[in-house]
Amino acid sequence: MIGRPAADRIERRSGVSLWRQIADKILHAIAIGDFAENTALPPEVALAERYGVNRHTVRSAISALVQEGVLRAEQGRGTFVLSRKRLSYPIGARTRFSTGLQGQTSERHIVLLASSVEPASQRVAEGLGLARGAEVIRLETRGEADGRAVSRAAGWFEARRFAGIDAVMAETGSITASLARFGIDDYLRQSTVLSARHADAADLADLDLQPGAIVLVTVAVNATPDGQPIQFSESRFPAERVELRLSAL
Amino acid sequence: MIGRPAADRIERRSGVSLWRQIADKILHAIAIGDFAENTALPPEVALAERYGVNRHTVRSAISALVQEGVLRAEQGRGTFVLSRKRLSYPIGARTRFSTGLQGQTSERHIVLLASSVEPASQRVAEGLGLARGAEVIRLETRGEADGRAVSRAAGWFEARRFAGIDAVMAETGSITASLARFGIDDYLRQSTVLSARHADAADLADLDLQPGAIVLVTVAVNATPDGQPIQFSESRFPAERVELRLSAL
DNA sequence: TAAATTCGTCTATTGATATAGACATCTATA
DNA sequence: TATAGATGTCTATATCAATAGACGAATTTA
Repeated sequence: MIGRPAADRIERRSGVSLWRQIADKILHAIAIGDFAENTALPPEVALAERYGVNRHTVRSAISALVQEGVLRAEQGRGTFVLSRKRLSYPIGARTRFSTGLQGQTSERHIVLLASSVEPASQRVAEGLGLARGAEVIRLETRGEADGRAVSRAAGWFEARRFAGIDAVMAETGSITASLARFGIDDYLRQSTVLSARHADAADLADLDLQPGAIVLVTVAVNATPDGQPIQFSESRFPAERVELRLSAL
Repeated sequence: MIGRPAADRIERRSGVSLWRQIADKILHAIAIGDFAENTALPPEVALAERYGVNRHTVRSAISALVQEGVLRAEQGRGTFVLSRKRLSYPIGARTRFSTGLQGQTSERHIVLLASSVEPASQRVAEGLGLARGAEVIRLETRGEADGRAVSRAAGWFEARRFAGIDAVMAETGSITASLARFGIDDYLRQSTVLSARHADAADLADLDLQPGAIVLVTVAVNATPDGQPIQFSESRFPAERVELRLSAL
């Protein structure tokens, strides 16, 4: 009957610097409510002792989180937790961006960043049940809540069937509304594959992240109720700001 | 109409060393099939140019992946991709470890590592609908497939109702079979919350990971068909070896 | 007002990380 | 068998990461 392992130790020579690991730990502690919002963090010397590192290393971690807007340091007073817990993003058969985030944020929307017509790659063709190289429309979108990027997605639609969906999307700002214009009243999430990795340069720019951050990646297919695929998408979420809630289908 | 951003660039001063970032990229390339199994990677000089770093930095990344058993380097010949793609782990209303992995692996099982009786923490009590401090049984398990750790979970059960489930679990090696002994013929996944973070020291030991790895974390509640919660669990998956497939419910 | 607490800055030192170049060693092939 | 192409090893240097200690500056508390 062993106890739960103490997880507050740090790995050296890992390829991940200590200050980044400690920043991650502080973020996690905030996310699970260990460090409450609008209260002071333990003082730097206490954190240094807790994690077994030098005070300057803790300061590097705090400095990164101040840059990210999570903490605010005040000389003589302390370091305070600013940001709210992670946004809980629903994933389910009827996942739509606009629903499910209600109550968690005051302001949310989707921005259409770019669109293009292109030949379907292998995986897009597979996902949509098209021949490889068939023309598809790609929509690049960013989801924002309270002024922060919470998702960055690329969605592919068959070009023949959904010609002009880019313009509709730009006008409506909603995938659901855009599909409705093409006679799709209802659609379901047919499959979702989920993975995680370190943010690359593109993620950093797209999601306004600091280097070293982690992104959650979902690859999904939406289909009509009778199983006909209509959208293939790859979405990226900043793990430090978003958790995925797998809702009932 | 912008193009897809080239994602092969590297972040410096990020808290994540370049060799670790490149190791991640190579893992990702293998996972999506860019570098096929049992074939040679591009030569070190080519990778160095591709990622814009020194050859020695690429060698550090490769060396780490050789340690992890993903690659094999042969002097004079090349560096070869050994490991298979990520295991696709099903998550759904009727998720059980034994089903769904069929065909992907030849050998799989769950090991009971430890068990204990303890008072319910805040979140466990909430998840199970018990009073805080009520007695619960905790089972610590590891899932293995083809000799590699693919999951590490802690599960909590109400102690009164499931007294002795630890012994049954040790005997059967199956949560489903253990619950059956207590009259639970069927159960459903009531909720799942998913997040990602860097592996800490405990994860490294538990999942046999190299420092710097990423873990996927799910916190879930299983309940009887009529909605009575029976199990609260937190599971950790190595992101480099596992992706989660959200299956229909 | 004085003391204690806390964050901010500075210097110095050590070890890990990254670059650079040269050359050895092994393998496949012309 | 000679050569090209690949990994392996070595030296050297510059920068980043981490530790250590001392002290300054702002705030709260006694």
